[in-house]
Amino acid sequence: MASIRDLAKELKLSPATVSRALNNNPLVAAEVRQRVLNAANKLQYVPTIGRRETMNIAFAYAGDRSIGSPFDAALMEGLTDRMEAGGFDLLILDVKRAVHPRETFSHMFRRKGIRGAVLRTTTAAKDLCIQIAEEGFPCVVVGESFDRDGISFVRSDSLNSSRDAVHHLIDLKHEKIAIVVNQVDDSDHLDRIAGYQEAMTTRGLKVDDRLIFRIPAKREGGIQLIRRLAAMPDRPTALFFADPLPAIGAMMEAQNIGWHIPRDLSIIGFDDAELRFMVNPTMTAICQDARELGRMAFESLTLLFSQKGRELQNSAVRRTLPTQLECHGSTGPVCS
Amino acid sequence: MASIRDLAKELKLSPATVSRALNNNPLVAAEVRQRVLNAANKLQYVPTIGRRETMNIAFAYAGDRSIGSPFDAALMEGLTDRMEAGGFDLLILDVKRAVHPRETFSHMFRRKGIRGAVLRTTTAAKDLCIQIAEEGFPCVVVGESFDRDGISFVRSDSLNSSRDAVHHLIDLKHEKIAIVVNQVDDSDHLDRIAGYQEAMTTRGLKVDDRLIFRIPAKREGGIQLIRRLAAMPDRPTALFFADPLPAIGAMMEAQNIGWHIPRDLSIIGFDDAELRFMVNPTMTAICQDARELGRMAFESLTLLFSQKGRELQNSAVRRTLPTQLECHGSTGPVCS
DNA sequence: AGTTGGTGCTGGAACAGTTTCGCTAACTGT
DNA sequence: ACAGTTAGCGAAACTGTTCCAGCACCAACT
Repeated sequence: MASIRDLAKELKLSPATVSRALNNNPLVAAEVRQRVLNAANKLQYVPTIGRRETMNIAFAYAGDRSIGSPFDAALMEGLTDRMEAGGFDLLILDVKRAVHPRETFSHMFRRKGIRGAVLRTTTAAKDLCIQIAEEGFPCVVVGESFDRDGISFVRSDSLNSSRDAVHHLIDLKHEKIAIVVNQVDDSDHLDRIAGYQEAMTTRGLKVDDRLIFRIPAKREGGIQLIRRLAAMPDRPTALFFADPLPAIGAMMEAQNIGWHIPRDLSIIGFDDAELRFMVNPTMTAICQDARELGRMAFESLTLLFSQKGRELQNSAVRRTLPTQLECHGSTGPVCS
Repeated sequence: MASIRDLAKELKLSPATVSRALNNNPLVAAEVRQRVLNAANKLQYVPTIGRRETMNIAFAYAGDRSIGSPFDAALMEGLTDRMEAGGFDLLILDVKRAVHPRETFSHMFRRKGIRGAVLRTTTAAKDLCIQIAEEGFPCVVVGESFDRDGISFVRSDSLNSSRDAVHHLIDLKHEKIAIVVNQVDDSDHLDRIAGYQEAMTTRGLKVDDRLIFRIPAKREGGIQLIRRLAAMPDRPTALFFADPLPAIGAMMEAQNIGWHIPRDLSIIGFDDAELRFMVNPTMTAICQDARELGRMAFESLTLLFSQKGRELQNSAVRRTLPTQLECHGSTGPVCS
């Protein structure tokens, strides 16, 4: 509701200077700019075009991540699905690159007329998301969960499906079951490990730390893992992958060195898209609905808009979507 | 350079009415709106925020296509790569959904403050791109070529690589070589067929119409093709696919029914992303650099901006990127 | 020492687009 | 025939941005 002229009056400045400060114009003194930004934050300033409030939503990448995965594409599809009805437009940007030097993130978002952001991040850049949320800017993180209060996120719960996946392997008489997870942890992956451990212990199988493999979440990681396994004296008979690409790489490499899947090795992977159908045999996998996740992210954001207006400062929106285990051709009974 | 007040003066209307007309406000009479739009087109009206020209670029989907393919994602990556330096922002939208009833496309783009559009389309919606270009709105189509003047596009030339691919198969002593293309034609696919025919005839092989297969460009299309082939008395020994997904599907299904690749069947596919590494054996494929294509699209668009300013109305920007044949494991010598 | 020129920063004013409010004219129901 | 309603338009108010002028300060030159 506050306009640039309101800010100017409050700060005893001219509208021109306030506008310059908000647009990161170098002509304005650093101390003045800081005061303007503080006031803008305090008075909940929202930029307008003419007399109409801006209606942009950002799909923002935090950290080194870049656009590219099918998961992101499906996410965007879900986002645009809900947005266009509400008259919003979707802006794609990389927060690290879009932000000017000495500019806060919320500052950058406002400069671009963005009302709220859907954040996509890596574990390494989680603190960046926290920073944005702590600046008070409406944002929803997708695919990460956070312990602390005040930060909203939308994620898919893979705990139950992970448990299902391991139960499925145990039903097939597997006993030496390994889990393969990304080198860097995030909450989603911790869930998957927890599901694995839960299933193993409830079915009377020992959880061996040497059966928890850490690899980079790329195709190459899966390839390397198989080469390591080939040298092991009593290697596991089934692998449960917490990421899509290593699972694919492992299937390939296993077949390359002459193993038959699923006779010599059962594999369960993860799938954001349709990768499970692109390998031979088709891959048993835990699937998440990225499109629905995108829809949920947008709806959480709009909820945040209205809540922010109602001064519910510290309440965050948290939604979880279940995942499903899909059984295909890469799992079979253990062959003794 | 023309402002809303200029338009108002020209049309003997108030600025308020002109603004309403441009924003598709239903309160304005249809006849008046039409006059305003015509004048806006004639006077090259460009919307501004305050006194600054808007700096948005649209990545627009024309027709039924939706965001999702890795190709699109890489394209966007290339686009944002070049854009952020110039201070542009990228807006994602579906033109068919974003346009209001009784609104032209250039009208819709202007309403959203968009200066130029990178269009992604299907062959079925080519006329839609032509329409946008004919409205005089700066746009560049990616992945399609057009015969008529005045429409800019950026594409990758697959003629040479297609010829290379078929030569490669002939070098491996294949003679019954089939080409598999999408049911609906576009210029890119016509190129691929031309390359196929060229290679066949220069090497003294007859081009048999029954070796040109038309299928839907999906995984399922490749699967169905293999089932058809299995019933043929003297089936081809090598397949050249003009699309990525059917090639993958065909590789899968061929192995399903017990054929060995490449011993029983050689396959060359297309690849926008990294799909060729996700199958076993890895797929020999023609690869295009979608990211570079995105960069080129943006640069063509900026060129168009400056040219439009210089009144070079009918000149279109046309750029072509070469593709490369990458030999992997899905092709081998013919086995008699 | 006084003057001159440059530079960093700010404000006034002009200008861009949008919306609110009010007015007019035509239409509609009784 | 008349009151009420509604479509359509314009004046004015308001929002954000930039151009131009000005002020203060500093450095340097004569």
